[in-house]
Amino acid sequence: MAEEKSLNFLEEIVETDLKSGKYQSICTRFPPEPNGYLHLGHAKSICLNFGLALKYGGKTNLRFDDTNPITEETEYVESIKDDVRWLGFNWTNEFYASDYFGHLYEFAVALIKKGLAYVDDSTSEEIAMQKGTPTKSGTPNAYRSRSIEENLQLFTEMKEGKYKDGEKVLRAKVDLASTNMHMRDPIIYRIKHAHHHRTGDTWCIYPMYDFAHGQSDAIENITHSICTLEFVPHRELYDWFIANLAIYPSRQYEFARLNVTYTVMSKRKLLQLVNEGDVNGWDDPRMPTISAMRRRGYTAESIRQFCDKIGVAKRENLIDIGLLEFCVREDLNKLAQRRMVISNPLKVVITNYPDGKSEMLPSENNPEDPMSGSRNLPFSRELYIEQDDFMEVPVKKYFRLAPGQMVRLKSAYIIKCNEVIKDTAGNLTELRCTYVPESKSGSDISGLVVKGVIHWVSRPHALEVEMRLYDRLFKVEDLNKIEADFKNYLNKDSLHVIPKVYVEPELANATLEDRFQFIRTGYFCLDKDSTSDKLVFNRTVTLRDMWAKEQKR
RNA sequence: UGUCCUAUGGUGUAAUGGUAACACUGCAGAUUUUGAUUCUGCCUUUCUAGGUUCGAAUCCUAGUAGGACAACCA
Repeated sequence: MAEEKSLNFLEEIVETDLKSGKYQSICTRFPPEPNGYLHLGHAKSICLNFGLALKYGGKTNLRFDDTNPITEETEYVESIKDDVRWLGFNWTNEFYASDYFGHLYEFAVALIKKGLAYVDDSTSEEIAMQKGTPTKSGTPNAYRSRSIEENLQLFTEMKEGKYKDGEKVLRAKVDLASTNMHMRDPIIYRIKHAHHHRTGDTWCIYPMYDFAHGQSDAIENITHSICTLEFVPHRELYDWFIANLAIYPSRQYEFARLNVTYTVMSKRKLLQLVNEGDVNGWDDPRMPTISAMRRRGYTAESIRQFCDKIGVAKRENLIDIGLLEFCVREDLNKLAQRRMVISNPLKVVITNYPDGKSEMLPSENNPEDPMSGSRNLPFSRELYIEQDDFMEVPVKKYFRLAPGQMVRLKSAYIIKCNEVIKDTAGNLTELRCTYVPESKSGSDISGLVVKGVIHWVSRPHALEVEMRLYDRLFKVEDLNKIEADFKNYLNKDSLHVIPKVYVEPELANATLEDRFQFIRTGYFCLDKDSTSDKLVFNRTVTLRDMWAKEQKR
């Protein structure tokens, strides 16, 4: 019955720690730097950190890692909070690393007093040089042996603004011969005469990540500090600070970051696309950001499902974008109301339907959800169908409309194509059809059996809207494998706008929250660019299309 | 020519010394007033070589492959 799902390695660690009594309850944190918008990779981390606390009854803090005033902005703070909330998670506390600047400063002083930190006047080039290489150990410089008193004095002066950016740094005195480069006297404080989004001009020295993150974890009593694999070599330093500062022993654990085919998952690269105009902002529906996916029509549930399905482990991975699409389709199929929309119209005249007459035909809103009810569709003598749903010379197994053939108009009548009208250039302009009055949906007594069912809209009743179709942002599967500039692989056709699409009148009532399935086409939602006289719809994802697949062969 | 991490179908993830499984993808079929959904079936897997063991995907050793690390970024 209630089958137990196997645990990922982090859940195992937590369960072990809880069982052994090491912790009574756990505390995790999601620690974004407010220098960009959150993306799908962050969603994985959010689901993990909040998910762990939810599953084992603990707490999760939202902590902004804002130690670099040059790149961080309040706009990003707000977007991050919106995205986490939208994903469905509530943080226990909202904290900022900058809340701890005073605390962190004292930690630095404590280290100096223990003879474990020193002020270095070297340039960054000199420091890099003196660090050696992974295979060659570093060499100490003269500043390394400064007295505690002098270091205290100098560090105070750094804080007081006596020096210019880059003139001096504070370094931890660890081990210049370590095989771990991060242990070779890492810089822990640097001078930046910059305005901070929260602390303003209070500080002109700022702690480095390594001197802020672990200590912030300790201050908040974070039990399990979960980060991505590239921080594995930082762990030794993380533990060194805990030991030498004698603070709360948070533990760092690392998992493999998310990679998805045909896209990039790096804030730096996404920012570049935004800045260089390759996309229209962070929430351009082609972006892998949370805000873009929300705008495109993805549901929070589908993203959570995706994060659950991809699992958590320590090996490099590349997830097929198809899995994400599967997750949205699965969710949207249950909740999206169905609508009839014609994006590539072919006019159909029902010659035996009275001119000027129209009738309202009911159609189910969602066959997957009996509670969703139905709506009425206007039917009349002149209709639009998709050009794809007619073939003058049908291929084998084509069971839509063709000269002399019949199809069912969904929720309406069976029609038969009698005549094909073309313009002088030979282009199809119109189909002349007759309908079978006894074949009305729900009361069909015609006895006819047709294999094909197509969608349609009434020409005089149709609304005109704009439709935006999105394709993958990049043309190659694995962006991590390429050597050249990633922008060389941008898909120039990732956005396709259809300015005039005919939709059933019911869609005039669409709101930003609604999700629709345009029958036989895909899932769509209203875009925020919509105005009262011009609705814009985004395609979230297409429907699976076995016919299209078969056509390719 | 250092240290660390990782290695299971096409892609992910399980199996915790005892018959290698689940999802996605792909393929075939059934149902269908969406060529959708749903349902059924099928394809395909333990990096290599040694060792420990009655028994190894799992433990050990070596190799190979991939990744991370030398920002006053996080």
